[in-house]
Amino acid sequence: MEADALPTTAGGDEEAAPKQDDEQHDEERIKRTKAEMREVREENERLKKRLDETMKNYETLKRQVHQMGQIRAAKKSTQTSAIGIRNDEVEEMDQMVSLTLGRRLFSNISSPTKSDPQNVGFLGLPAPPTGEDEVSRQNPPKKPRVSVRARCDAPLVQMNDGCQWRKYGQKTAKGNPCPRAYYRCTGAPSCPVRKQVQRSVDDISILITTYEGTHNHPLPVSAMAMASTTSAAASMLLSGPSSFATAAADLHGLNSYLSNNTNSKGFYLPNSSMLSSSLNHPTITLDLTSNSPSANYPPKFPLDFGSSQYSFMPWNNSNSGYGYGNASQAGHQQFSKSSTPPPPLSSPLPDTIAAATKVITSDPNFHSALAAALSSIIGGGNGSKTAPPMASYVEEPQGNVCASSLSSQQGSMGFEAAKSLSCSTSKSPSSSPGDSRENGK
DNA sequence: CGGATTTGACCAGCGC
DNA sequence: GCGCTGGTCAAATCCG
Ligand SMILES: [Zn+2]
Repeated sequence: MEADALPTTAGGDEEAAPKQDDEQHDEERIKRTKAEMREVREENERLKKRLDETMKNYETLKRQVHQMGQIRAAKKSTQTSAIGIRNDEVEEMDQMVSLTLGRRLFSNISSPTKSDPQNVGFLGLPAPPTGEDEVSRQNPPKKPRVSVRARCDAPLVQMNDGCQWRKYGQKTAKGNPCPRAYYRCTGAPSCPVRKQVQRSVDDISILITTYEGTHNHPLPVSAMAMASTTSAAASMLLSGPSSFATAAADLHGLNSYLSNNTNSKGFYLPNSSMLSSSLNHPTITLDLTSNSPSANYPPKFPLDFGSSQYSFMPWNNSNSGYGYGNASQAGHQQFSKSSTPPPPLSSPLPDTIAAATKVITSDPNFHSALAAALSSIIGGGNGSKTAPPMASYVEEPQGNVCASSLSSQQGSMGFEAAKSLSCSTSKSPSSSPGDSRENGK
């Protein structure tokens, strides 16, 4: 693209220099451009390959998920608590194990037709023409949500999800001075996907993005990352504990991939995810936050099997005595707050479930699928990536912590979102509940 | 002028 | 039933 028209190396005496010089420069430039082109082409090639691979993997993955559904259904009836955790198991994917603590997530999932092909609608992946896809296949009111918790400079946030989002609302939440923004996918006129972005209360540099719904249109490659991530999470959400585990492995793959292959920048992505559920909003939270202080982070979890270390733990990081305690508002069920992280099984929740699972089998397929998907973004992205123009800007007005939040896309909403989402320090949140709401009544 | 954002109004679910 | 709150709509506004 525009082959660096900037006169970087050009001395500056171009005007005064004789034509020869010009020609030389031209030549040089041509050479450079050529080289660049070659590079790009190579990259292109690579990307293509990757995409190919991704597609292939996607296929296999799909099949496996498929399979898994059946296996799970079958297994469910046989034994509830599986064991036999082997780190070096191989191939097959049903060897993944799950410890289901607490009560079963959706006890009736797939109850009617257990062998049902479970057409898991993959977020972001063009839904198969089989008509009935979408999440709509669920019980009416339950929409799974996937919320991603990430620092504003996390890769996933930076590269955004590749889609176009149109903002359609903004509100300030109760216990949080920072407003919450609502976006809708504009990739297709009828795309039902929504997302809401909000800054974390205890750490304003953390953005919590919650996705909901399934894309029903093809997405750009750059959207695949988020898509597969969320889809993995969603699928794990949709299909009970056991697949939970699998999907988790999936996610884990993603994370580890991100943290391992981030050529260029040192991304830090301690991975953790937690499943919570409000009354009817199963929500999974991927935590891509780098809880810098190793304080409460280390996976000090009972069930922690060497190889794959990620833990489903309640997000109790940073126990800032802020007014968070009562923020049990929406749906997130957060057990355990300060010290001892009580294993979810001790949760006294009547209806909500807390399933903590642990998997060991890093299914090569899952992994590679995710990896491929991501690599196409990261690998392909950083090369000639359109450096988010606004990523470098810093919003000083309110002491905004990070300006490069979402949508580094084509300026749909760049740091404006960040701006508007930043906590308004000037506005005292002390006002009574009545008007704490910015635009409500 | 068209598309995106802003922002007050409106609505539905929920707890009391 | 009332009030609160999260979520959405849509008119006004902004911006390229
Ligand atoms: Zn979409």
